Amino acid sequence: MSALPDTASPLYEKVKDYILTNIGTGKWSKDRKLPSENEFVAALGVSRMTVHRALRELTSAGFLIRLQGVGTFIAPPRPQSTLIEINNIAAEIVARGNRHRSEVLVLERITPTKELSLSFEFAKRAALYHSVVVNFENDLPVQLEERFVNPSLIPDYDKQDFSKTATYDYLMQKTPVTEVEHIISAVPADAETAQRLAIDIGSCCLLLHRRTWTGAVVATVSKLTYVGSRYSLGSRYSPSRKA
Amino acid sequence: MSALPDTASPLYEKVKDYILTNIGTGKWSKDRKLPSENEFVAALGVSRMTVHRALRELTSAGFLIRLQGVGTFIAPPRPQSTLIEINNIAAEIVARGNRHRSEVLVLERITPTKELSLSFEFAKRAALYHSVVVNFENDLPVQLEERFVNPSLIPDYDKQDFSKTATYDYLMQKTPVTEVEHIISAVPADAETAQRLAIDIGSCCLLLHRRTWTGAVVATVSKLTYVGSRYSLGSRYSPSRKA
DNA sequence: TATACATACATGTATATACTTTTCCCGCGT
DNA sequence: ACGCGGGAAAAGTATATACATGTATGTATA
Repeated sequence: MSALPDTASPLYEKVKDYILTNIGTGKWSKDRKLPSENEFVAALGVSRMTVHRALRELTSAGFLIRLQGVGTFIAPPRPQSTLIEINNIAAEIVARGNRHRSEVLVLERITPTKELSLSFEFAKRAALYHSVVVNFENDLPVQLEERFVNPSLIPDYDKQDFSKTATYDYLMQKTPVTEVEHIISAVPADAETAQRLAIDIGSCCLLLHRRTWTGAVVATVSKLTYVGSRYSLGSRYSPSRKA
Repeated sequence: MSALPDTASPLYEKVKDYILTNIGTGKWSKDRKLPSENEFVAALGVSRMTVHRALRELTSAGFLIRLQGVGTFIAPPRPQSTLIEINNIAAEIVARGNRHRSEVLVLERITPTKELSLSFEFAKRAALYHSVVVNFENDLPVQLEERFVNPSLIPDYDKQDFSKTATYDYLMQKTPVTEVEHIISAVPADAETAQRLAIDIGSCCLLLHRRTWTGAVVATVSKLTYVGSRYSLGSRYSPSRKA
């Protein structure tokens, strides 16, 4: 009896998903101990090392806290996401135990403006994919994501159903990101944004401009607008030693 | 022949240090392949799984890039100014060619509230230093920084003249930061904030909550408020883990 | 010459096993 | 009642082994 899905992903990823799902659904109450590694082994039929890896990665991602000799606990809830993985807003919302839904407003192929072409570091004007998606947490819109995608890296972007697969999941699966740029600012909502996010014009929004690279090539340029009163971004970082 | 130091840290950490050191000293040129896992095994006398773990963690930390079937390479250097360094607003303003000035509104020793004590992870209520400083760019206020400091790490904090030395410069010089937590949100300015930053009540502000650790001890807790229309934050990263 | 296949080699994953380190708790003795 | 000691339990580390998967390359064949 496996309790794990029969997908192509590695076993330790399935175990991670299994644990995150059970955290999200509240199967394990937030203040009590999670099953021990050996209990996971018995329940899931995988080796202890595999369970250990899943738990270790979830710990380093900030979902769990582990104490040697004591046990594994759910980390105090972060009402925010890690800057690194802010894209995966769907997973973030589900991990918090809330319902996620997204609505695709635009998915098209366009010829970019001069300025947009510049941010892709294109020498000449080349076509791009363009998508606009609203993400909901418990039917409340929390984020508007406008994204431009380089077709030479992700040729089938406009044929996906992003109400089912999160855009970021799809992108990460198709192309490795070697570098990310973020610019964060706070702006009042303009009329169109306000309408799409169901907020008042002028409400505070967190605006995140991001660009991702695959090697030397710009893969995506995104503009993510978060409703200030409904969402915040977080990151935890151990500064690296000498590089 | 070990080539690894004889310290108390785990083996895979020693292997990571060994690799980072050799990258740092340029022993492995930036564009060529690193030794394979099996070569590391032969050279260091540890098991392949241990080498693999070291390489995997360095990859997820952004130092390396690995291609299955091909090899391991040094990741392109990451441009600095991750979110870690945004504190040094004085340097940033000067680097832009503008005038920086700061005004100290509060510098005192206080007994924290329960909640504040919690964010310092204090078991019992202990005294803290508290400062409030406004930072100006060309005589225009751009940032309000409210900061709480752990006296057991920085005993003389309240005796400094922060109109001359930036608070962050002082802190960085006194204690090493081993970990940083950021939470970013967008909020409308309340009355007091608006007055201090010379903006209208309700204007969009970028609010940055940050905590820094020195080892296991929380060193500082800060609340940095940026005027949305006058400032934004940027960062550039190399990738981290998946998930 | 060009294509297909075999092969070697690299990283990736999974397991079994053994041992270490830390913590908690129960029972015993004073 | 108190403290101490020892054992059980939990996470942490290290290794050997096996197999999976992806890449490059060389060789034989059409």
